[in-house]
Amino acid sequence: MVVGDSRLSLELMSQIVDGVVVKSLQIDVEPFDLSQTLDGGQAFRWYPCEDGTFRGVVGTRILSVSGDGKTVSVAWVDGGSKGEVRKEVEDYFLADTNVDDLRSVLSSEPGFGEYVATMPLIRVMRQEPWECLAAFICSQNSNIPRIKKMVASVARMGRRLGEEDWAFEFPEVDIVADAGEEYLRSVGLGYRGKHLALTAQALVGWGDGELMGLRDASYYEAKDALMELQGVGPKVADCVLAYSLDKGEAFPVDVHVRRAAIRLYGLNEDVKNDAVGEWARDRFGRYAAWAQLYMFRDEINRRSGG
DNA sequence: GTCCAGGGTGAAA
DNA sequence: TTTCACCCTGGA
Repeated sequence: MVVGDSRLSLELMSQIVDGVVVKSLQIDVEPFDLSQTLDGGQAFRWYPCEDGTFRGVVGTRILSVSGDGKTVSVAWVDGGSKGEVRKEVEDYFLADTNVDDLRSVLSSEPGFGEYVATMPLIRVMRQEPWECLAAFICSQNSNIPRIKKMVASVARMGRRLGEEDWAFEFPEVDIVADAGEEYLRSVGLGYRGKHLALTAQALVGWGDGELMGLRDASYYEAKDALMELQGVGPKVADCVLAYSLDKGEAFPVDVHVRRAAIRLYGLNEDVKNDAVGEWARDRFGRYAAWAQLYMFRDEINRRSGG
């Protein structure tokens, strides 16, 4: 039996699966804002705990992520080697991002530049593309609490990994395709059930690894491919490109980011969303996706009185 | 309880 | 190119 090398982590994980041995490790990444990164509208399967940690599923693993301001630690149920999990998690958090370069590009921007320069980073993550795509098909015309519920409903069709109501491996596309529109409606997706069912059915017909393969395609090529799918317009496509397909130049334009762009940069009130995206690619380059997270956050904070 | 907005999209006009 | 319905849930 291998015991976790952190007593704290051992305690955390004992809440996840009672009596099961866990391991933990420190990630080689600058500390970042766990709440706004994991649970800020980029991913929808992380759940905050009262002790400040976040628990969720990445791939086939239940993870607990914690930070003390100086380090970030991840604990997991025993079953993967430290090397494997380190590789998976540092990939998930894009640990090789050049933070100095990122700061040099974004730290002088109006509104959020000071945040970038002085506060823990909000990071772009690298999610599994199908799960990310399904989540953002659910996101349309909804709000974050509801999106989390819908995504949890879809996840429940996958293999159970633990006792919690969220502890499931995300189901493969054929499972969701077979479930069909009516089932997805019945678990709260509304008209999005049709979109997700049709997209899952379409993906079953794609070649093996074709969606994942869009990581190697150009931004515009990948975006065109995604927008062939039902329920995937420019905004959802950009989210999937930014948060799962390595396209840092993707800039998802939603109602909040649009408002922020107009407020901070004086863009015309009637500017087209596509034009906002092109403007952002020109201004932020490969860090457009990161800038978008900050502009989204800036607008949300502003509206909620923060 | 009522009302409105919600990380948009697809189809019709 | 622009307008509009859409399922239904949170939050005010």
